[in-house]
Amino acid sequence: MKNGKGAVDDRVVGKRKAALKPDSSSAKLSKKARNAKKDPNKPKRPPSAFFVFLEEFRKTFKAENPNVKAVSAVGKAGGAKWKSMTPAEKAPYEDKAAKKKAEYEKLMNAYNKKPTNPVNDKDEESDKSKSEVHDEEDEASGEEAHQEEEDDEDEDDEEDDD
DNA sequence: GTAATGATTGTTAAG
DNA sequence: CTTAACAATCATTAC
Repeated sequence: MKNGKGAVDDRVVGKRKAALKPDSSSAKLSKKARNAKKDPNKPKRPPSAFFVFLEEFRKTFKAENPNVKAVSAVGKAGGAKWKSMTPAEKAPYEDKAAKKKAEYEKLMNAYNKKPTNPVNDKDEESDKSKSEVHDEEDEASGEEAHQEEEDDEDEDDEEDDD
């Protein structure tokens, strides 16, 4: 409404770095993942179309700019070009990103599964050696991998141009 | 020597 | 609806 996007677009950047960990204890973290939660299977966020494009762009950019050193240079250049690209050009990238999202959802499903040991009220590893059998495979079957790759992708919605 | 930072946009999850 | 933060990358810097 009143906000629309202007307020958000004002300065979206600048806070990602606000996640500084006061604890200087040896912590292997990139920046925000410092917390190292106890989630063993936490799925990482799939790369957006922009990142997919960036992956390729990086090679191109570095190929023509071997002198470039800062990652920010590629990011800026990539972002500039990204906006310069037409939706049709980003289409293939978005398509790939869409697939990543689908996989992400799947991973989330597993992550959501949360192994609440149905057997043990309090201790879970107490008598693990007692009756630890493979009681897996209940569902998770019939998972057909849909690797459909539209060969005939006719992008006709290309702008008529002027 | 290790770890964080910088910069881009998008996407998702939570509030 | 809105905010916040993270996704890759890599040289450089800081302690």
